Amino acid sequence: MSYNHQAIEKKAQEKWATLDLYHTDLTDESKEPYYLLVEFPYPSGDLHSGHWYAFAVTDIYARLLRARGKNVLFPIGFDAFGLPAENAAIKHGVDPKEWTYKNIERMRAQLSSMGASFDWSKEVITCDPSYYQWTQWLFTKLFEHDLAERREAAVKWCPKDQTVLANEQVIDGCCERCGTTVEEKRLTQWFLKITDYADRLIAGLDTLPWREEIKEAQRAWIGKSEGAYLKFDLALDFQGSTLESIKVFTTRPDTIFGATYVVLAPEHALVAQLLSHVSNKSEAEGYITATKRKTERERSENKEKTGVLLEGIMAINPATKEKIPVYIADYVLASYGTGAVMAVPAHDERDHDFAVKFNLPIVETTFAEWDEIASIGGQKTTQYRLRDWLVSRQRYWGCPIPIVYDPEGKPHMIPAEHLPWLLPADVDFTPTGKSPLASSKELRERVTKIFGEGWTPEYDTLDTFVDSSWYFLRYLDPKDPHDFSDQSLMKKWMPVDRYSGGSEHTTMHLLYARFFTKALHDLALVQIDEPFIERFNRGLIMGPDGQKMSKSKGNVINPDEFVGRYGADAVRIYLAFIGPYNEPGNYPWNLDGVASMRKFLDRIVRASERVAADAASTEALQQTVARTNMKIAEDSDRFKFNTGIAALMTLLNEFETTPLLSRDVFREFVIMLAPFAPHLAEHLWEKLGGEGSVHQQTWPLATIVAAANETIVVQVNGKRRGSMTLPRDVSQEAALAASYELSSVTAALGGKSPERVIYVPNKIMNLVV
RNA sequence: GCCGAGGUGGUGAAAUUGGUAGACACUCGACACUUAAAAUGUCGUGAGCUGUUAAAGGCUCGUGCGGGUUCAAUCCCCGCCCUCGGCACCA
Repeated sequence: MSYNHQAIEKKAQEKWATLDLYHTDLTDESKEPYYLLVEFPYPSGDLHSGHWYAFAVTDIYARLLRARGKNVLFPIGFDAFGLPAENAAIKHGVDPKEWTYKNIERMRAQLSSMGASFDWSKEVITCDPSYYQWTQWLFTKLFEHDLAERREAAVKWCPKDQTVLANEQVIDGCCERCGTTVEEKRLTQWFLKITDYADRLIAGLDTLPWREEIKEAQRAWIGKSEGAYLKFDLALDFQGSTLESIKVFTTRPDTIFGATYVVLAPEHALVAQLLSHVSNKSEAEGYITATKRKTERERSENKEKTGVLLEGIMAINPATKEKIPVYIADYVLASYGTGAVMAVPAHDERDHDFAVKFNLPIVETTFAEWDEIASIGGQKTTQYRLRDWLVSRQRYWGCPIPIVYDPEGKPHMIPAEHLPWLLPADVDFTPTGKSPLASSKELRERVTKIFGEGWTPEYDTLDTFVDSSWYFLRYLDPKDPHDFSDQSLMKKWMPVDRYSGGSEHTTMHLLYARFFTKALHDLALVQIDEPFIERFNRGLIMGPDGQKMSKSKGNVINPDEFVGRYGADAVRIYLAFIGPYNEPGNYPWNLDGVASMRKFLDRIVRASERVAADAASTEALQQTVARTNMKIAEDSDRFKFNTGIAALMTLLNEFETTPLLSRDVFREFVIMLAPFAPHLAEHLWEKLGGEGSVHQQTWPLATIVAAANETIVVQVNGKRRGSMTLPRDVSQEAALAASYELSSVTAALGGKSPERVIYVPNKIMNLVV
């Protein structure tokens, strides 16, 4: 016998909508607020298994918290700007806006079909002017406080997507989106000064109860290292030079006496000047051109050290006063430190490799004291691996940067009364490497009209990670036309209690959102300094073959098929049962898994048919119910839904040995089932004659009466020889006497009396002979 | 190379953080029901040995490998190996 999941799901979902069950009153003072956040999706159009894993399992926790009396904010929205919409526009000639909103419509329906209890009244859509107006406003605030800045820098350029990328979006030298090897260009772009917050972003981690791997990944990404600047004067073999010195960064200023040469990166600013004084100019130029042609990745893959000596130029070691040679080599990075290093081959592996290859002296040194280092011009400094966040993109479907340029080319922020600064519609999307917005006549005319002749628009749009760096604040007040959020609600609801998402966002979104929060804190726009108290990275759902799902491998699982066959509840439980949700594992989709969860649900329905109003339940069964209750509550707080479900299964197994089930006991079971299988639980609730919705019920309060009897394991020399059931907290003497009743124990003792007796009440009796 | 998290049956996993290892499931096998299949139910399912007509039961080994601490180790300590994730010519 099998129940009709389609009918049950439809009916339950309609009931919840009618009751407006998931609307959160943010001003409710009667309950404790709990902000449960899950990363909002990009509206790609179809809910895949990853979405199901993200939203359906988190929804279980939202429902549990509500049942336990919390006022739960569980919002949803769409991270709706981004490349796919634009690419669809280029490929199929559709309007990116239409494409996006059509997908959103579709995904809303799919999210409801999983039974997710989102509060849709708080929905935010980042491409909506009512949202991006405030993204723009926040950007102007950052601009006012010098945290947003336009400057020329070496930037990463994706030749396929025809746009610059943030450092974080370059993985192993390739574009994070499309995998194309990135190029380096010198361009004038907008940056947010996240490096100003590097120290605070590290320090803040200590206050957060996150898993160590997330914290470590962020620390490594920020890459703080303490050291010193040292100056190496130049000793020139020719006359009349104005060249002075080379500044280096080192984490080991104490090894200064062992510095036997100096190395500059090929892109170092001094190189051009130095080249005019060297005797091997063409050789050096040849080396530089050759290395500049290589990508950063190609350079790092080449472990063999290369370089070129600058003939005729010597540097002076400030400690030894000796003249040492100067090289250009690509093992020194222009983008880190000063782009120049003092080489200490005796104490640095890379310098050692280079010295061996170029026959340079390797001098062991005892270490210099700081006083001595300071006396030769050493200056303490801290360097970071983190770069400022490059936020301008030469793409169309993004938030327009709220900046205009005066006739002199100086940037000005667009005043608040002109926000939202609308994305123009008369645009040619074809990627040319120039911003599509430059093709908009309307935008140019708009700027002239408002600001005057000679003023020009900013044509770049913002990185979509800017949009998602503050959306959790907007959820609290999503429709406010006068402010980005509501101060009193932020005070009550922020920081987010628990944030669930993918581990791929550890060094991007998660870091950006923390930076944004700290910056807004400094601008007195938010009170909090860290946005998320708890953070859980969920795992990955793999194909049935254990490989990452991909169309080319043909191992993509469409959850809709399983939902159609077994119901949303079965899929929800399957995903929650697959493994612990508090650690990011890789879980292959088990083709039999959903069906087996449906069997479990069918067995519940069958058990419900043996519920009798007048059936009494045993005390033992009531105890099991209470223990199940505790187990689910505790495990869920640890984000372990697999063991919670196992407890429900164990309880059902026990029900099946009971001919008639008491209504009260089964009622409690249904309430405990509700977060996991919300539709079926609603159906059973109605069958039991329950009032309202099962999802309005509070969690039955577990009172566990200590069991009257406990099983005690008897060991001889640490090996299990038997067990006995004795009254709880029985004395050692009584337990010992009972142990001797067991023939297996006396046999193992072999007539000897124990030298030592270890007795752990209610657990273990160990006799040591 | 450095840093972090891990390693438990055929599979996903569990173990109150030092106290009966493998809960709960999947798979597989046998049986029952059925004309048959599906569905459902019952039993078995870490390895090896032993036991009896059949059972029940009993013994040994077993949580990546080798040591150690302890009455007792998946858990703590030392030394290796492997997997996954992050960083990586970052001075």
